[in-house]
Amino acid sequence: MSSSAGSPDSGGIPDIAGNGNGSGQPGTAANGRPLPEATIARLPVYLRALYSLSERGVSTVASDELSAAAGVNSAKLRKDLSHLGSYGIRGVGYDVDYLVYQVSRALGLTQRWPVVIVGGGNLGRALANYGGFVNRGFKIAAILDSDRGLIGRRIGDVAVRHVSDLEDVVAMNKVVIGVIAVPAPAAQGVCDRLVAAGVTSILNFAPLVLKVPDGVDVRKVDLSIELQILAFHARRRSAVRVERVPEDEQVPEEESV
Amino acid sequence: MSSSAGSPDSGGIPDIAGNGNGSGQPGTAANGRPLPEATIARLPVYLRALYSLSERGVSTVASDELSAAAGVNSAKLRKDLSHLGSYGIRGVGYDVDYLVYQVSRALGLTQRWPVVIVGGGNLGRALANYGGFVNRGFKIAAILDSDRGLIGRRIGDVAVRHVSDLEDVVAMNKVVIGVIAVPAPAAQGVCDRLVAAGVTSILNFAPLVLKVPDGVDVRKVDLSIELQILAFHARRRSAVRVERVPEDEQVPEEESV
DNA sequence: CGCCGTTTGTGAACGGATGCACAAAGTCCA
DNA sequence: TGGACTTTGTGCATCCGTTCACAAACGGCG
Repeated sequence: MSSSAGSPDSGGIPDIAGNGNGSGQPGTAANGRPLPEATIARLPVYLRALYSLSERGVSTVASDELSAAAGVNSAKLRKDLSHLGSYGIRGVGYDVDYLVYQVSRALGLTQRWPVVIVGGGNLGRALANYGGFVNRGFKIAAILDSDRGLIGRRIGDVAVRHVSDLEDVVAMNKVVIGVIAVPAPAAQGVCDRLVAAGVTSILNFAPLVLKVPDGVDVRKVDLSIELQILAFHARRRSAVRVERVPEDEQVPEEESV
Repeated sequence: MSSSAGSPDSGGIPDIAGNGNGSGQPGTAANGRPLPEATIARLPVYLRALYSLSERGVSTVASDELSAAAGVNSAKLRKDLSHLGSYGIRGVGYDVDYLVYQVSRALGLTQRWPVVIVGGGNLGRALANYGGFVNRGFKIAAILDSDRGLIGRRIGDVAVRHVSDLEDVVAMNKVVIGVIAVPAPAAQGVCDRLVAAGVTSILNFAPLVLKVPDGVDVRKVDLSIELQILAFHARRRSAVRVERVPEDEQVPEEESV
């Protein structure tokens, strides 16, 4: 524990309405310092595990179980959660529903963020159909595409609109999060328009490095990069394994295409 | 890769035929130590930037330019590349094509890895159509789905097969990399079958934590996690600035960035 | 009421990654 | 040929994240 976390007590579950850590600033830990980036990246994983537990009727969970479900070290889990405040009960564990609430609040998911998806191809459609998970904290303000043949087609429960509506959609719905699911050559242009329209957070699926002004947050998801990292480890593994593997089992060596 | 794997020897570029760093072990740096994980994760980004330069006819690039194109610090780029060997020329920069070759080799992309994609829905289709990028080092051995209505349908230039062929496909093509693009409830089962069949590297798009035995490498791509991280930063930003106003007249000057 | 087993929260040590700053090494031109 | 200029490769200090290990805190039980 630390300085000024006005931690209520009174036996039961404390502090539902307030912000729990005494700091009015969102995105700050109980000690007033910003949340570590690595912690932020893990909170959604915990949250999903917690939802799963909650749906199964589990009301209390210890850090051992929760960390196992999330695939992380238990000490790491405890330290991550301790950054949000002191919400565990020693000797018992964490109240699942209360922790769902606290983690959601820490992530800013007490509101539903409108998201605009640019690109109505297979990827855009896959994203829109993510349904159950996207809906926890997000709603699709619009799906945009430049192909007029797609306009009006419904994906999930949203109709595709033309990309020329981008600025209108962002302004009308106060969208600050955009997803780019267009081919690489079109991505930077879409990005520039999103930023100009007021979007400050971008999830980029196009395989290129977007240039954005300071203050705009970009995260990228790139299939080919992930595959290449896997290939690296796979090759290292296969090279180590060669000694104890029959010769015809080896992964093909050099090959000119 | 279009040109020959045996790399060009022109103008005193050293050490072509060997593995460049004197170590026979793939995945090790020039000093014999394993490559840092952070470096591995960036190599694909450099590689893409290098391909782009090469296609534009650029033959030589300095770390400043390349690092800008890759969106990283130039010292970081140089240190990353130095782990592969000393392939730069002081006062000049790096030979683009030669660096493409070296980075490809470091990543294990001198061979084309067969990949099996499980799930022929929108996501699986999107992955299969990644085309140009997936083909740099990878080929799709098969796309599998449990929906018999999809069987035989062509995606890219691969026909969808039934998921019951999984073990056959993996065995026949010596597949070690699998992509899971099925709904969450089916993912663990698919994962278990892939592992049992011999797959040791898995790229998971389903929103859950896969349980795998030691020695199996799993990377996950999760839209909702990325969105939640973006939401966190978006909320922090919006809290620092004033609440968004419908009118676009606001220029808050709280802090300079 | 006090003891016991359990679990949290965290201090501290460690290891990896980052970025600065500079010497070494090469090119280019007069 | 030599000197000025450019750019690499890296030592070093720093920061961030991970993990161990344990004292403090809690509920339950006799």
